[in-house]
Amino acid sequence: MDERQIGSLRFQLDLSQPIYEQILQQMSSAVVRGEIALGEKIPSVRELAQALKVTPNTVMHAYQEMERSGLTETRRGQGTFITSSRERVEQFRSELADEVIDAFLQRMMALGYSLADIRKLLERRQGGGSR
Amino acid sequence: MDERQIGSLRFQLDLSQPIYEQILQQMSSAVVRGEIALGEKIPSVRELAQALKVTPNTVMHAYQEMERSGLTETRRGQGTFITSSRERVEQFRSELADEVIDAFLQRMMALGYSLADIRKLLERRQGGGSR
Amino acid sequence: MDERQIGSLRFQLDLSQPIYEQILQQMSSAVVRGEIALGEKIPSVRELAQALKVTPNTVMHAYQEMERSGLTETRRGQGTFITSSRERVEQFRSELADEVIDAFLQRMMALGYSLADIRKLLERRQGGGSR
Amino acid sequence: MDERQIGSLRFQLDLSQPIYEQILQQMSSAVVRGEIALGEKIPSVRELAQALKVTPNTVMHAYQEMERSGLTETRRGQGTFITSSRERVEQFRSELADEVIDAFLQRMMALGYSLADIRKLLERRQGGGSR
DNA sequence: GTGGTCTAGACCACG
DNA sequence: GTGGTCTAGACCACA
Repeated sequence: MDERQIGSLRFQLDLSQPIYEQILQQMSSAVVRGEIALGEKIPSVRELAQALKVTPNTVMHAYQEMERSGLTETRRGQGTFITSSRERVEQFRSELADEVIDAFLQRMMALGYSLADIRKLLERRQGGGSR
Repeated sequence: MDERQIGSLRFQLDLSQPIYEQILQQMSSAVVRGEIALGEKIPSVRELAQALKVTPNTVMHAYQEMERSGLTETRRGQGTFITSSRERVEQFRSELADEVIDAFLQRMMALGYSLADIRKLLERRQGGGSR
Repeated sequence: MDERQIGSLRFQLDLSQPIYEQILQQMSSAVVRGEIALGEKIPSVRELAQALKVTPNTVMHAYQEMERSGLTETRRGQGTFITSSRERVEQFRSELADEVIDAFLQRMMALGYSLADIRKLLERRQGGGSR
Repeated sequence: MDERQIGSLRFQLDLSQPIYEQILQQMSSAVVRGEIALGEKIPSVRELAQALKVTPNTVMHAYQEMERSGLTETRRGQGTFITSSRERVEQFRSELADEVIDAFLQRMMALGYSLADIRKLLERRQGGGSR
């Protein structure tokens, strides 16, 4: 598990998932959590690629996906910027959360856990406080 | 989204994931939910392959992964059977659930949701009805 | 790991190897260790198959291999008998041991263990007395 | 018995065992003996397949088993690499040796050889020179 | 009949 | 270029 810092951003990459997806997820999460301000510039493809020791192609892939989801805008010759629309970020966040929750519930129910079971399992986790 | 039935088993396959993984997941889920009895024979590689319209290789891949996880035993020349150890199935189920929950919580927290937030979102889903 | 007794013979069958090979090995070992007397009759194919809950084909396969190696003789209408030649049994035993030792040394040396290393590892095992 | 060289690696393949298993064993042995350095890249699936005149699938099968045992890591789009953990390799080696020794002793004792007998037979072999 | 190995070749995602 | 999945089919050992 490799961990790298660039500016205020921290990235943890491993081999279990496509690297571009990990960059995508971790960058999106940082935006959504407010760790990168609205309208702010994010590192250039080359810069980030170098910092993460990854080929520029990989970073580019992640950036393109972010742009497609409306989270970033590319300004010719200036670089890539987080959208300045708080609304859009919020929408992105809640839609993503919805998908994540859906997938989670579907998976758990496929394993035979009822909604009540799931609630219990989650409470146990919250009470335990480990992790 | 293709849906096929074989015996009491129902399979839904799509192109979003490797087919063998979908077979693996759906078969494991069926076992874990008790839809296939302990020690029971599951469809032969060829039989399931034909029913799902995939090559025997693909089904075999799934079956070998199931065996690796201890969920099935293969008896040469006879077929593939669910393990007769209830304990092993239970362990498989709870370990898998643990992983699913971990991944879920990690993902949600990366999006800036607190445990309390997550609980609220889930309750809203539960109140809203099944889906 | 299934364990079955028939007459003075004990068999342990599992799924890790071909069943006919396990029968072959365990029967041969019993002969070689003197647990079955020279010239003695061994169980009929059907009898053993029934006792081991295995198809007669499987037992037959094992018996044919034993006959091929000269350890048994089939007398028409009477059944299968251990050879009465002590010499032949002894030769079988030492040839087999030679092969087993060869394979063992070759495997260990492929893992980078010298003959001295191997001796040490074996002594440790003998001293420990566990197992 | 076919013998092929690729880089510093030598492979001997025959028909007595599954090819993928022979690749697995011989590659693992090479790693364990230090013939491939920790963290080093091993031949690509296609490269080795071509050198050994087998299909890429067969090599892949072997590589996936190696990864499962923790001996290698695969980096998407880059290739397959020996783990850089010396510890893991050592553990793999000693566990494997243990299994080999166990199986050997069990087999010999089934043939009626005592530990003392086995020691004698081995010493005779060692005195006699290398094979 | 069963699982398992293998071939020959295609196509994909990733870097 | 890399690993990985999949197809379509053959052939084998085993029960």
